[in-house]
Amino acid sequence: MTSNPTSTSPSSTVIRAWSRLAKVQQLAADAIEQRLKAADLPPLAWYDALLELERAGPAGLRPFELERELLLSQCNLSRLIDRLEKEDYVERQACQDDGRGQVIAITAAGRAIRRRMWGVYGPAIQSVIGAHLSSGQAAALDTALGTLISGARPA
Amino acid sequence: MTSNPTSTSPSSTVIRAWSRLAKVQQLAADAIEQRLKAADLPPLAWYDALLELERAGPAGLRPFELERELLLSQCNLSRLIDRLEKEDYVERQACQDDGRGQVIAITAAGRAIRRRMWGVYGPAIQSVIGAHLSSGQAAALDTALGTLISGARPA
DNA sequence: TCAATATGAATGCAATTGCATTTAAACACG
DNA sequence: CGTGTTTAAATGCAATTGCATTCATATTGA
Repeated sequence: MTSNPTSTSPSSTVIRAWSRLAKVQQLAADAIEQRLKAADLPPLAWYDALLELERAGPAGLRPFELERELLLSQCNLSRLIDRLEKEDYVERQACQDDGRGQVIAITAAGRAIRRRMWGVYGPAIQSVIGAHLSSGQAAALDTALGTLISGARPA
Repeated sequence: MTSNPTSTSPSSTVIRAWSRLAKVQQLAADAIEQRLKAADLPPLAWYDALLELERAGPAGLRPFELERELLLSQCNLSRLIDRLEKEDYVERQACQDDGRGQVIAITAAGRAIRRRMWGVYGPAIQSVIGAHLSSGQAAALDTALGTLISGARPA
């Protein structure tokens, strides 16, 4: 490498895009959390975890796999699993292949609560995001964000 | 109103856009925080507060004004100001007009640390966001997010 | 004027997060 | 084998957040 392009300053468009990105995320997440709480449902983070586990099927997932999917720190995930387990939404099973590890599997109650959460979460997404964008705009946003994710991943 | 469009479910594009939005924000914020910490600088939230106060000029801002700008809860803002004040980055002044209130003003040290933070923060934005987008893509992203903010604001 | 209410800000306490360390099992290799 | 290193997960502790309450001052209206 002959230069260090990652140390240059961003354009004002990029700065504003980032600051808007953070603000939209915050506004949307706050609104969604608020609706979940109003419906006496668990917080968003539980949904994400339960969704990943449901997608993983009966085989479940190792905590370290969930950690990567959810972008959670190891200790926070460990305690999120504690809370989910306390409500019987997930089960900790001993891992056959690796005596240090576990396998986390969603329970029927976990699937049920995730579905109930979606009943609030889905409409909330629509009202905070979807309702304000044409389908073309939504697709453009989705594409740009997809580019950013592929860029950030391997870094 | 003859119907309730905010209660319908989002399209799969909107769902994916939202989930990517949250993920990008998380990845970017984590990376930025990490760089700030590596440079022994305060967290991102301090930057946002200091920037608003610097923009407000010598007149300063009332806490409840900052609260709206920063999307922070009242009690969290109160304690953020505590921390900033402890480091002499801001000053709490009695408010002339309103005996209940205060005016928060940035200090010279506050301006200095904000500037130092920008030296890390700016390049971090570039490397996480700017470097992965053409200027056209950045403008499109910025525009779409701008639409969302104006939509979310009055709601 | 004064009682009732509303608003700006702080604070006590529980829940959550972040950080560092710890425990236990797997690997690597002499 | 056996020692040293790495990896999976848990845990103690400090810092931060969220929630509800509190305190003080403003505002309103009888």
